[in-house]
Amino acid sequence: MLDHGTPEHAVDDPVESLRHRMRHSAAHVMADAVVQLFPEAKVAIGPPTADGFYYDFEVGRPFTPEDLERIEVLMLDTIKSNAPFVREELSRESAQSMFSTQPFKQEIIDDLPDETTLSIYRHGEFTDLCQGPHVASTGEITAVKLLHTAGAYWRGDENRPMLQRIYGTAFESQAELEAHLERLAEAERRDHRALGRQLNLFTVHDEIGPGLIVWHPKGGVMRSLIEDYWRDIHYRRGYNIVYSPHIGRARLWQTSGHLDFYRDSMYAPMEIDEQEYFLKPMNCPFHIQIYRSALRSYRELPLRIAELGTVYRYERSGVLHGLMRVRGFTQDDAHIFCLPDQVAAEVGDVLDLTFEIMAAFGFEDYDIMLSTRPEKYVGEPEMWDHATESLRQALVERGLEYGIDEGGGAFYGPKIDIKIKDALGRDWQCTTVQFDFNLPERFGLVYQDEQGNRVQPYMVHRAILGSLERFFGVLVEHYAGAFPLWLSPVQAVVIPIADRHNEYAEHVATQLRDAGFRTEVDDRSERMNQKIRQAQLQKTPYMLVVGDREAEANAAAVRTRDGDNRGAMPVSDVQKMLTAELAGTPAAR
RNA sequence: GCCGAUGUAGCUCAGCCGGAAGAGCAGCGGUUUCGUAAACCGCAGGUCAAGGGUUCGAGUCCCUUCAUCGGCUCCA
Repeated sequence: MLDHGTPEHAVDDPVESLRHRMRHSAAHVMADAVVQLFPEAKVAIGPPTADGFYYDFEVGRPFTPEDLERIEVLMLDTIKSNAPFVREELSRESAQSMFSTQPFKQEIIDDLPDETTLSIYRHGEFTDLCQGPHVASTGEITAVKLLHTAGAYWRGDENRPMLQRIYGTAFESQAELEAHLERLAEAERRDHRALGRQLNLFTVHDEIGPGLIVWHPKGGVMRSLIEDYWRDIHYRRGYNIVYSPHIGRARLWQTSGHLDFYRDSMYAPMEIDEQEYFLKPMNCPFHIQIYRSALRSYRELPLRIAELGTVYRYERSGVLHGLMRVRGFTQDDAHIFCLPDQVAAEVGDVLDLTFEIMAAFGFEDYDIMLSTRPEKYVGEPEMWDHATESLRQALVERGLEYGIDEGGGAFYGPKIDIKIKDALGRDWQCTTVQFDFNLPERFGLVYQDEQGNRVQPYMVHRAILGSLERFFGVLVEHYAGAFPLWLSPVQAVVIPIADRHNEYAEHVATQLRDAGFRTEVDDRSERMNQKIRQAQLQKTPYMLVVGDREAEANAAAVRTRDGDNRGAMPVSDVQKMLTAELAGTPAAR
């Protein structure tokens, strides 16, 4: 019997389906090669993924880059042999005996439900327990490449053995494979860690500590611009902006429950006057104290309290990554306290605000996920239902597509998470809107209603940018460091052709600075070409070259970072041009 | 935290089998005054991540710690 696939696993898109099967088949061919080179290897699982495939092995030693080359060579032999993939169904017993020397396969067989039809796929001498589907023969794997190795826990469980994983990818054509590798190279070129140094935006220092960021002047200018815009739009949307300390007494964190459930992720306490203080991992308890500073009337609600709040979390050492995962970061945090019948409108306003802010930064594509009540939860089911329905309603009213993560909410409330897509199509988790039925209870939050009853308010926790650090990292990668004019730390650099033009260059710069443009003069004793190169590498939007001709006419020769030479124009026209470009941005004037 | 790799000048990196620490860029000094992506000459710059060990001798070999990178797990 020749059967290359079971229909229920077919993917709708025929191209995706072929790609999927090809990658799955490539994983088998790779396992084949590994077993040939390492006869003692125990094989685990080898699925296709969104970008390629992998296979996990238990071998005596980790794979080296040389191993990968040898494996790839053997794979190409197998592909050239064009061996057919043959599917066979078999009984549980024969599967068990066939894989008697493969403990991971044994475990998979044992864990499959009784009614499952077991199947194997063979190609050449290699047989793997697998439900398929595959391509018809190894020759259909057109373009394949092994990429890297990594450790990975068996079944993703950190208490199980660590296996050696090999990642690879496969495409229908060599051209598509090369395009994929080019995308990987492009992602590397956009790496915010390298750009952060090259553009002098931020650094991380061993001496300061892992996951702790210092923002340099240029990164600082950008952060100020982001914060100014954030504050401005939040005031306009009825938020109250507050400030709170970086540390708080143990009792606060005891009440909030952080010490019971979150302590491992908090920085160790410091003792002052025989009292324990903790660095804050979250802003919520501080905002709650502001809420509690008065007896709240229903007339005051909704009360929206927002803060650019810097928090510290002990992230495990292996997870730190540039600005994306850090130990000290600033959340654009807000807590909304409101009445039951205000909930839907508040959630809707948060969504609208999110899309407006994200659009201002150039993000237009989103991936939205609604997460509902998990098995273990706190709070009243009726409140959960009301909250979840309000989240759903806000999404539906706006015609937004969203996925549902059934039972994926936090124990304290349902939530909406929004991922933004960057220029390379990669997803970044930033926005989150979460109900919280835990803290209002723990802190005994109430408001007084029309009848004079004291009632618990709904509390919504939300962050739009997420953390300024991470969002900034995403911005750097999205724009590859070539930020839009309104965000560029230096908007224009004036380049005098010879030293005798320095004075005039300064004159031009002063006019632009007076008009509010961030302008520098490169008055080094270098050739103009060198100065242009420097500005280009710094991705400065505009280079204003000035020499004898320009000095005579109060003009500047405009060159953009795209290499577009627009020729000389009066400085007043340069101002008009820059102003026009800022129209519609947060820096519009 | 786990698996693996890496750590040499401010940055990017070379340094073979253990035998006198290197280059480019950046910096500093000088010369050059130039028309749209790198002028020329010179100078300076190092506790080879930290600590311990092996050795006549360690950047190089071994151990510990720290950090970074690629993943895994995690991100109530």
